[in-house]
Amino acid sequence: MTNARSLIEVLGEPMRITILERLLDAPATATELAQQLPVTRSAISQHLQTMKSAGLVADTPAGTRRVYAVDPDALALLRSYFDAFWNRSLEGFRRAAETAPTPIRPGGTP
Amino acid sequence: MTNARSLIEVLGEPMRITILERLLDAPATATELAQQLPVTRSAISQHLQTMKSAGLVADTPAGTRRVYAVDPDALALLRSYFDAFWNRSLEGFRRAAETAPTPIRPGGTP
DNA sequence: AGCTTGCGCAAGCCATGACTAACGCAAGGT
DNA sequence: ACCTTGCGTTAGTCATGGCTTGCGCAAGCT
Repeated sequence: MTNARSLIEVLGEPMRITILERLLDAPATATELAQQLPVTRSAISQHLQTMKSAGLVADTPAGTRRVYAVDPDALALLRSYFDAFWNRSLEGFRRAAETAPTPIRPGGTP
Repeated sequence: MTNARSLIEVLGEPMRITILERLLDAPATATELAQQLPVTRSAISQHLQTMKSAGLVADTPAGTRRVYAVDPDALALLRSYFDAFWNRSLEGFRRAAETAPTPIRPGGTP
């Protein structure tokens, strides 16, 4: 867990990324989320547990309530992951450009 | 299509993000990918079509072959998406800090 | 023309997982 | 002590979708 791939796998579910965006505005409980989303509280609770075991969110018991918040470390991990993707993409382009400097009209302008 | 959420939804499948990482090294055909991954060429082809319709990859016909490559725009979109998440997270922390400047030991060091 | 290669498409099977309903439990409040 | 509230958990249903097999098609070579 807590690697970027498993985080992305968890966020692949549309309801979970909706929950994440909602939690980014402010921490909330399962009941509050269920009131704003078209699923039952049980479904929310299950999603939250999945997200928690992946390290996406953290829960804080507060009396009888249980507040969930986004874990910033997970966001940082995702950010750096796609940053690396982006850099690798640029590198691939550079390598392709070196292999074939002027692939179009190799003889130059006639 | 071509919004960050649908891109993430597509990458939620482990095989597809594996394909993406492989394609980042170098463009490849469905057959080449199938030789390196533990699924049939048909499965690869279906994944590539899903990724293509989401805007993640682009295909270039080359004779009888068909070369797939990662679309850099999609990577840029994902990058900026999680950048925004990160910034929103920081903003949330600042707002929480303003609401309760010193939530621990409000009376100061005794 | 005939053969080969590379590819997408369609049908069907099957496991994954998202969801609901019902239950049990802890924490306060009256 | 007795509700009430807020949660997590379990059992069970059902749709989604990933995978394979088999087929048809287009492009290029001999």
